[in-house]
Amino acid sequence: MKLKILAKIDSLDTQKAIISKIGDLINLKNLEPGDKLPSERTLSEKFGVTRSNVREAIQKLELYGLLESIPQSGTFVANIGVIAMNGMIEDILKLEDPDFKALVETRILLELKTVRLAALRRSEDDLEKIKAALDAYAKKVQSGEDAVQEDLLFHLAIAKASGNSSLNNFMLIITPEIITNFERYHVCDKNLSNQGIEEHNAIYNAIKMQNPKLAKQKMKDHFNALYQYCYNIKKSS
Amino acid sequence: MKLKILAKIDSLDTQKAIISKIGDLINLKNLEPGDKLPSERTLSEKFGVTRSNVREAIQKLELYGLLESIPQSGTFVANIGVIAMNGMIEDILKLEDPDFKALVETRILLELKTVRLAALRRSEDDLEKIKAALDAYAKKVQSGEDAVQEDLLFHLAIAKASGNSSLNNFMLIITPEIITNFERYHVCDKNLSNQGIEEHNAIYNAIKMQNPKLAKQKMKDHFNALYQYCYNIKKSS
DNA sequence: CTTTAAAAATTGGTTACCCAGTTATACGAG
DNA sequence: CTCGTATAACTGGGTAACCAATTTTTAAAG
Repeated sequence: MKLKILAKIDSLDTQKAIISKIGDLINLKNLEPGDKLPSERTLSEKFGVTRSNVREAIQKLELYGLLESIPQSGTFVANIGVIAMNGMIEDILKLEDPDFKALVETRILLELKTVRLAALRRSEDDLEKIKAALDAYAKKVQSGEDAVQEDLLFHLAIAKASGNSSLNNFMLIITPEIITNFERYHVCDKNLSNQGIEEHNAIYNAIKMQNPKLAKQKMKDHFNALYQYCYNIKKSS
Repeated sequence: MKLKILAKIDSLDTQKAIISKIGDLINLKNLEPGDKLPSERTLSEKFGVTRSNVREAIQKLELYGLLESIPQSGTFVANIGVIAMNGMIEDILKLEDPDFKALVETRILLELKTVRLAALRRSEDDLEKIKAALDAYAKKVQSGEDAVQEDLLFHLAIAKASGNSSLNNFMLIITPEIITNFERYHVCDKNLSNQGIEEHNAIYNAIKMQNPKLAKQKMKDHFNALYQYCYNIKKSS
C-alpha cells in the first residue's frame, strides 16, 4: 500500500530531475528559439533514465509552451529566449500543489469573472443550457438527494457561456480539485438546502437579463454563504 | 511540410475520440467513483488504437482530475459522480484553443489578483526577487536591447509572491502563449521605451509598501498602456 | 563550382514483449 | 463453512526493436 504512493512520488521526482537537466542543457549549449534539442534516445542515455520518462517530461514542458515536439523531426525550443526559459523552468520546478485556500481563492476569482462575461456575451443557446443545468440541480435538491454534481455543472455551464476558452479551461482544471477537497471536509450538506436553489436562480436571472454587475453580485453572495461555512470547518479540523 | 501539421491534428483527433469513448464506457458500465477502468490493453484493443494513445488520453483526463492511474493496479475513476463526469468530458471535448483576446482577458484578470495578493503576502525574499527581476529588466531596456523576457520574469516573480500556487500555475501556462502571440503581432517595440520601467517601478513600490489597492491600480495602468496599443494592431490586421 | 537526386542516417511514434508489484482465485487446514 | 495462505492471473510501467517520415549526406551530372 505504501509502495503505490512511493512509486508515484518517485516518478514525479525523476520527471522534475529530467526537466531540470533539459534546462541545464539548453543553457549549456546556448540553444535559442527554434533550435533542436538532442533526440529522445540521446537524452535518455545521457540522463540515465528511460525514454518514456524523457517523453513525459517533454510533454509536460509542451503543456507550458516551452518545447514543441514534431514527429519524425525533433523537439524544438519554443519561441521564447534563454533567459525566460530558465526562469520558467525554475518556477515550474518550484511549483507546489495548491492548498485548499488557494483553490477557493482561485475559484472565486474565476467565477466572478466568468459570470460577468456570461451576462455580457451569452447566446440563447448558452442560456438554455444554463437553465437546463439549473433545473436538474433544483430537481435533485427538492427530491432530497445530493446535488453536488449538478451544482458543479451549473457553474461550468456559466464558464462556457463566458466565451473565454482560457477561463473555461482553468475552471475545468480546478473544479474537480475543489470537489474532492469538499468531500474531504464534508461540507456537501449545504447542497441539500433550498437556499442554494434561490441563489442559483438569482444568478441565472441576472445572466438572462444581461446584467453583468448584478450577476457578479449574486455570485458573490453565493460564495459568501458557501465558503464562510467552509473555512470554519477547516480551522476546527 | 503539410504532413507535420496533419499528423499532429490527427493525433489530437484520435485522442479526443478515445476520451469520448472512455466517457461512453463509464456510462455504459455505470462506473462509480473509485471503480476500476478496464486495463490499457483491453481499451486499446476495444477502441482499435495503440496503447500509447490510450495512455496519453488517460494522462489528459488525469490532468483534469477525472481519472487516477495507479501503477501495477489500474486506472480508477475519480471521486466525482457519473453525471459530473459526463458533463466535464463533454466540456473538455468541446474546448477550443483560446484566441488572443481570451488570453489577454485572462492574463489581466490573473495579474490584477496576483499583484494584490503579492502586496499582502510577499516575504522579504519575494521582494528581493521581484527587485532583481526589475533591475534586470531596467538594465536591458536602458542598454537599448529587447527586454520581453525580463518583462515576463518580473510578472512571474509577482505571481510567485502571491503565495497562491494555483494562480501561479495558471500564470505559467498562459504566459508563453501570450508571448508568442505578441511576437506574431509585433508589439514588442514598447519594451524599448522607458515608460515600462516607470510602470514596473510603481508596481514594485506598491508591493514593497504592502499597499494592495495601489498595487492593483498600478498594474491596471500598466495594462492600459500596453494592450490599448495591442488591440489596435490586431483590429487593423 | 552548382545543382539535383538518391541513399543513408536520424527522428518521434508504434509495437510486442517483459518486469515487478498488485489483486483475485483456489485450496487446504481448522 | 470460515479463514488464511499460496498460487495464478492481471496491471501499469519499462525495454528494445521496428516503422515511416524527415533530414542530412553523398555523389553524380551539368
